[in-house]
Parts: sequence; structure tokens; C-alpha cells
Amino acid sequence: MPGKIRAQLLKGTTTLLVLTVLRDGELYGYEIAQRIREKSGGAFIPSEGALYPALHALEADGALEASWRESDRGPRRRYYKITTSGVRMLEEHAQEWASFSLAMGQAVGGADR
Amino acid sequence: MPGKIRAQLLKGTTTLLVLTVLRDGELYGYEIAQRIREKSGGAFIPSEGALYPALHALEADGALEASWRESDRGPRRRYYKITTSGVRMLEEHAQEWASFSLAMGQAVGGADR
DNA sequence: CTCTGCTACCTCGGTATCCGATGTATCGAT
DNA sequence: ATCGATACATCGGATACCGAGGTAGCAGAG
Repeated sequence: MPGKIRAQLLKGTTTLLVLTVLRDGELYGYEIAQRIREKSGGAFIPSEGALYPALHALEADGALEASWRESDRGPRRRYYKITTSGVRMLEEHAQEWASFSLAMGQAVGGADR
Repeated sequence: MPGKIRAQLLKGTTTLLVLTVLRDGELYGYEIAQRIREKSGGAFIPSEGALYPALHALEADGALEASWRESDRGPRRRYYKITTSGVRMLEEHAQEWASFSLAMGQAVGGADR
């Protein structure tokens, strides 16, 4: 593990990460968290207390559509699907992240040594 | 200007940015904000309501040392100087940012298209 | 058959830290 | 004297994280 990431840095990134993993197809909540974990190489494991409220907010914003489905084993699952508006939001957030990341790299690493 | 950055993404980065600009020498508060603005290409302009509390916290943590000095024109200034412990903190935060940024790049851009 | 553990959802309180507004004060120029 | 720029500071409101706790279904162990 490469040093734990402080909570504060994660602010605002959950939305981007969720939209990103949903771009490739429908997933349910628990699975979204695992997918984010995989994609980030284990660096990000959204806590449930952060993930579910984020999903509800995205659904309320019209970025996601959700539906309940039964599972073979275990409790029912709520599947989330990205909408057209969600794709647009994803693009905006991805662009914003790119700008942010670039500016930080410039500011922090720019005059290093 | 490349699209405004949402406040949430900035959480936790003020400390890193402040320590970074102070690595090259003593500065006072107002000047720190301007230096960050320059280094980030205008992307980050810490509000005073964020900057001064951050400076006070860093001073309380022993990462910075501060002293009042008179100015030729205008009110007195509070100059901040990074300490040995502050340099260590800077290195940790810079490393943490690198990990975070890398993981985000992986997660968001990794499987693009 | 109850207990434990995994899956899966959800909510709540505490915390950190941002922004914008507001306040104080000094100084030069109008 | 009033105004604007500099410079420091504090405060309330908002956002969104974490950890802890709660409900529930199903499977395997004792």
C-alpha cells in the first residue's frame, strides 16, 4: 500500500469516480465500490457512508437511473445506469479534474529542486 | 481561464500549496496567495477565509514560524518561514499528492474509450 | 436451530475546510 | 476628509468525507 490518502483530498472526487465506473455498464452499489477499488489500484475504497449518499444525489440530479433487482443469493440490489445527462456531467468533471491536476502539478512540482 | 475549479476539489490542498511556496523563502500572507496564483497559472487563488486559518494551523503545528514586521507603506505584515518539521510535512504531502494524482489518473483515464 | 459471517442497502453525528461577508487598521492620493 | 489598496483576521453557512450503527437475506458451522 502506498501511504493512505487523507479524506480531505477525496472531496469532490467520488462523483467523478462513480460516473467513470458506470460509463462501461450498469452496476449496483456494492459493486461500484469494488470497481473503484480495482481501478485505482486499491488506493480508493469509498466508505458506504460516502457512496450511498453520493448515488442518491446523482440519481436526484438525473445523472443516474436506478432499479431494484433480486439476487440469486443475498439481499436485493439497486442497479445504477448512467443517463445522457450523466455522461455530460462525467465529461465536465473529467475535464475539471484534468485542469485541477495540471495546475497542481505546475504549482507543486514546477519549481522543484 | 480554464473553467473554474469547484471548491470541494481544493480541500486539503491549501496546506501543500502554502508549504510549497514557502520552501523558497519567507513570505507574508497576502504574498503567499499571490505566489500560489502565479505558480498555478491563475487556477488557484486561495480566499482569505481559507488562507489565514490554514496559516494559523500550520504555525500551531510547528510547520511554520511567524514574525511581525513593519512595512514601508501599508499595514504591518506577518512573515512566515518554513521549519525543519514543515519541510518534512511538505515532503509527505507532496508524496501523498503524487500517489493520489496517480491513482486518479489510473481510475479515470485508465480504461478510457 | 441458533450463531456467525458475508452480502447489500441505508442513515446519522462528528469533523474538516472551503467560500463569502464583514470588520479593523495603515497609508497614499484625491 | 474621503477613498481605494494593502493586509490581517474572524465568522456563519455549505459541502461531503468517515466511522458507527441499523436492517435484512442467505449460507455454513456447531
